Amino acid sequence: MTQTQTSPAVEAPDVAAAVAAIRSRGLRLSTSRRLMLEAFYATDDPLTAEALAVRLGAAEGIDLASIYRNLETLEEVGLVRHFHLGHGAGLYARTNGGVREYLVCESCKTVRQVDPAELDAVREEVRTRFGYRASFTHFPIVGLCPRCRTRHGAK
Amino acid sequence: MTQTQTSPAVEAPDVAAAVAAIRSRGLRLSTSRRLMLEAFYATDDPLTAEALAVRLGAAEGIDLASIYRNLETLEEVGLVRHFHLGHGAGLYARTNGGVREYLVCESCKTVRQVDPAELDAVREEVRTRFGYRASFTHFPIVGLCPRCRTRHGAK
DNA sequence: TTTTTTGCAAAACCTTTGCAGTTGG
DNA sequence: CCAACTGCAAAGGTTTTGCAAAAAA
Repeated sequence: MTQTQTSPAVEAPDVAAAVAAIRSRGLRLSTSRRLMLEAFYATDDPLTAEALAVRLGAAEGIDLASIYRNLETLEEVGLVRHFHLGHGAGLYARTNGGVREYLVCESCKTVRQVDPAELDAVREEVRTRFGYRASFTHFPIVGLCPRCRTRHGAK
Repeated sequence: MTQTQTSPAVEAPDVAAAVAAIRSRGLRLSTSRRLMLEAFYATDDPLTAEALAVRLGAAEGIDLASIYRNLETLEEVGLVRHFHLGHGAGLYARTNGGVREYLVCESCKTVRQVDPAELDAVREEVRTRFGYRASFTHFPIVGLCPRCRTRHGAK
């Protein structure tokens, strides 16, 4: 489930600020951490731990175990967040790239990223009805996309 | 896995109909399948593959591999559905026990099962905004529950 | 008999952990 | 220097797969 944040999430505009956030926690900027941050700040795409390992360069040979340990650390610091779109490896992305929320079609498996503001009405519905403040950042909203709805007989 | 109370078993456990559905597909009613169906019709609680194995009786010794194979088959037939509430093993339940949809608190991890009708307004919001017919049967809605919201400073 | 299904063992997959050695501050 | 961090290897938890034996129809 979503990480238990022991400390407030950090909004780091760039790698330098991310490094500062790390240092301010008494954590060290090891080579693997620096490379991981650079990778995250070089793209907005969510990455699996495996994909991240590839980006760090097979040459460097950063171990997957270290990657997972660092992902956990970075998540605790609030620089990174992970989520799932379906079965398979978790996806990681930096938190300051903006919140990512997704709709996934259960039929054609298409993934659509949406502007979180567009989900505010949905969130509001959940809040009034149940009192929960919903977030679709860890699990997507799953459903039938318009195309599949009509194709499968309009439900 | 935290399990909230189950909805009352409204319909008569209809193992016979399930058996008919299996037979009509040219599939066989093996011992393990019959036991699995009986287990699913004996409760409304979602079960992990492991929990199911336990219910079939350790004595019988139905292999987990067979259980997974049958779960896949029963899901294809439409008698069973699986979903996830968080990390960890998937949960399986019979489809005719009524749709199950959940809210999970990302802070206290509490699981709340809700009446699908209560989510119709939420679904409607998703439909008008995105054209998707949302279903919260595979992944729950994750959020901060009322208690945790106030405890964490009202967001 | 014929085809499906099973048990067993092994592997696949993703992630975590123990430990001894390395490194950043 | 010394705690934090790493690689490596091994294990953990969940699910899948290959294959020969068993069982449904």
